[in-house]
Amino acid sequence: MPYSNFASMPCTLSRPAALLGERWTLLLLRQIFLGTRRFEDFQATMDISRSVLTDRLNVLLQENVLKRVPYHEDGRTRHEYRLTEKGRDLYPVLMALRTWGEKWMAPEEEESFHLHHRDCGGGVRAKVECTECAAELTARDVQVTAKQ
Amino acid sequence: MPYSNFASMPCTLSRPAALLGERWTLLLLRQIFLGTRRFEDFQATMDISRSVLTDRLNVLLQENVLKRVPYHEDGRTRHEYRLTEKGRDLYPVLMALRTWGEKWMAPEEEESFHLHHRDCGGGVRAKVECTECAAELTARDVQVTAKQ
DNA sequence: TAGCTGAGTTCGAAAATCGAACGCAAGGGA
DNA sequence: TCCCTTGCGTTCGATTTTCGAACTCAGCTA
Repeated sequence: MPYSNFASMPCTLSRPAALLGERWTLLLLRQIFLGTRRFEDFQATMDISRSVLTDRLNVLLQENVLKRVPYHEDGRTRHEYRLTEKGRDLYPVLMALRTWGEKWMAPEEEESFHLHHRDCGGGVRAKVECTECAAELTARDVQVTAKQ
Repeated sequence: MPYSNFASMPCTLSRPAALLGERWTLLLLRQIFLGTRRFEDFQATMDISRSVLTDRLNVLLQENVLKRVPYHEDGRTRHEYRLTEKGRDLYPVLMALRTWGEKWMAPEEEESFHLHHRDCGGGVRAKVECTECAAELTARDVQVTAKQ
């Protein structure tokens, strides 16, 4: 099974993992959540090669994670890349990465940006919880049952 | 800036994203959380090339996400790959991917495994919350502040 | 002694990525 | 009209990664 076959496996974890597990894709999403929307800006801030950038954007468009939205500048119509609802729903994935990074990869308090809740100013943290009792869960609290 | 430089950027999101954003790494972690621990088993279940598997395992060992643990079988000592505490803490990342996959990528109810809370039998869901008021947050509820 | 097994290593072919140049359409200015 | 600029790609040859199959090696077992 080549890598690409995971993208069509009947598993709701392996398909997203294969999609976001391609080189550059997670970093591209980070940039998008930070507000970057235009081809030139992705290219400049990430220094990704233009052909790969084109490819990754197209994959995300095809998956309906991004959409192309027209806008006007200098009287000209151009397009920018924006998150769809499906794309915005990836926020917990990025926040889970960041929560992990804060705990395990921050040598000091260094960060290139701060995040806080608009309403109360609090911090932001990803977690896993039980849909019934709302307890916070770790891997040890969860039972895995194979489907066959 | 080549891809590898993101691994040393002063950003607690880009470093994890660069690490887990390498091809095969997320799928490898999925397999580990599902219980796979041995080289041959990774190779057989994922059909990854042996040289890339060696490389990815070594990167995760170096990052202290995995550790090699000796075990005995047929009177011989071998080693298996197991999660460290740092590795176990990646659970929310995988669960966030799965939560997203369940919502947006499941054509039917199909899943290759079920997860439930050992204590109460409930389902499992990743979410983002405020560290102060405990409200559940979406991207829109969060303010990003650049550090300079 | 020979064979088996788990865990890699090696190596030539194929695929992905890189970087630099090129293409192109829509203005703007002369 | 002609030329220049901008944003957004496309193309292409060189470099890196990945692939897959064969090979190695250590520690048993027969």
